Amino acid sequence: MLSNRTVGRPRLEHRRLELLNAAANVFARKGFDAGSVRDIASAANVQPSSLYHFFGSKETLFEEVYMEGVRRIKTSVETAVVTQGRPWDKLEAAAAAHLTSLLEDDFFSVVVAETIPKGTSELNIRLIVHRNDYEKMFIAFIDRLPNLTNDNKKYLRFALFGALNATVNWYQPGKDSPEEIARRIVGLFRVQLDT
Amino acid sequence: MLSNRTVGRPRLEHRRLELLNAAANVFARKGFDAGSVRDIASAANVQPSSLYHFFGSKETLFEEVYMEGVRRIKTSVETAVVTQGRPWDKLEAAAAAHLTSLLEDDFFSVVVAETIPKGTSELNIRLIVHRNDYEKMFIAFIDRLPNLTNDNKKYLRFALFGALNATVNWYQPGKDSPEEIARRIVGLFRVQLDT
DNA sequence: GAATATACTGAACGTTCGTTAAATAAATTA
DNA sequence: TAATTTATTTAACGAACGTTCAGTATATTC
Repeated sequence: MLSNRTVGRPRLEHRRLELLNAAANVFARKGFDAGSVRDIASAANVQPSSLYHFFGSKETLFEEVYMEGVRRIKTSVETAVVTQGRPWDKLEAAAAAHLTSLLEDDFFSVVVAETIPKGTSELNIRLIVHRNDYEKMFIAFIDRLPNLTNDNKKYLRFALFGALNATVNWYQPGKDSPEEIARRIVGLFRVQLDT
Repeated sequence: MLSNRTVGRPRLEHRRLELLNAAANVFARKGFDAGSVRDIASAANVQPSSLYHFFGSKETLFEEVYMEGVRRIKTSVETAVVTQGRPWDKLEAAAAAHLTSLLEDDFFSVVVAETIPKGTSELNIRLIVHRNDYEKMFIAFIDRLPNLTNDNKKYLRFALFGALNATVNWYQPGKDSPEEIARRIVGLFRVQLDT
């Protein structure tokens, strides 16, 4: 039987990323439990068993998607904040980058935002480590804000994260942009008399 | 005939509520997809098939849990706000009641808070209706706050709901109480917007 | 060009899933 | 108490699940 896929077979890393993209897409839409291995394989035009050539299990596949999501959103935020000097501007830029990753077709970031790992399963414990790695960045930004008690900083962080990640539930493309949303949300908290 | 059935109903309702409790418990811990019918039956010390004597399907069972959750949290909030007069105090009392339902062993409310329905499946469309019914109350409270633009009201609502519902991810019993958390979170906005 | 390593398929495995149907126990009504 | 309705179990169904594995192409190496 002749195959139509004889030429130009992609390289390993490229192929991995293709499959990882399909997985991110499915997991972002359906979550870990409802997103099946067969869904992912079908989205990548591949047999379910093929995934196991690259990934050890559904869990490790999900973890890789999660890690890639953290990596992307982290990079995006790091890049955004360097152009800002004042602490509140830095925080707003970070929030804008966070939302842009989240709301504009980056399935990896959506998985990170929508999957809040809890419990003591081995997978979730590993996911929590990845997530904390990202949240540390925000903690640092908030810590530099002037005139706030430690308690206020803690609550600001929890409230801000909650508000930002909840945008996936009501964001509508074409209306307010991620940057505008970030500006409005951070503005709700922003103290007027800083610097 | 009709009177006969009416006599049998209280027992029926009582049993229904027991099974509904088991379902709420499981759905709150595992979510709709990962919480299986067998999990629920086992939590209620009953065979899986018994559930189908009272509920048509897993979906309608979930919907009933969701509706009961909305009913409870709504009642709790309605009761809390009547003791307050000033708009910001009303909002804070509503937030406190919301968090108390959410964080203190009411599995029904947890299901409501953690399940944000989206998509166009028939079930999710029905869930959205129930949820909107609840959120309308908060919209009314926020609408009465003085000196806010309509845009600010909209963003305040989204941000506040996001911040409140995210507490399930970090709340630790024994530390700050739901009332205290509500006071602090509403306070973050209040200090900015309350002139 | 033969040997080897890589990419992928096809078929099946054991489990779990939601759900149904028939049989039976318990409660209620007549 | 007999008849009937309600509650629950036992057993199984087909479908979907994650995963495995032997086999088959394709690409790379010698």
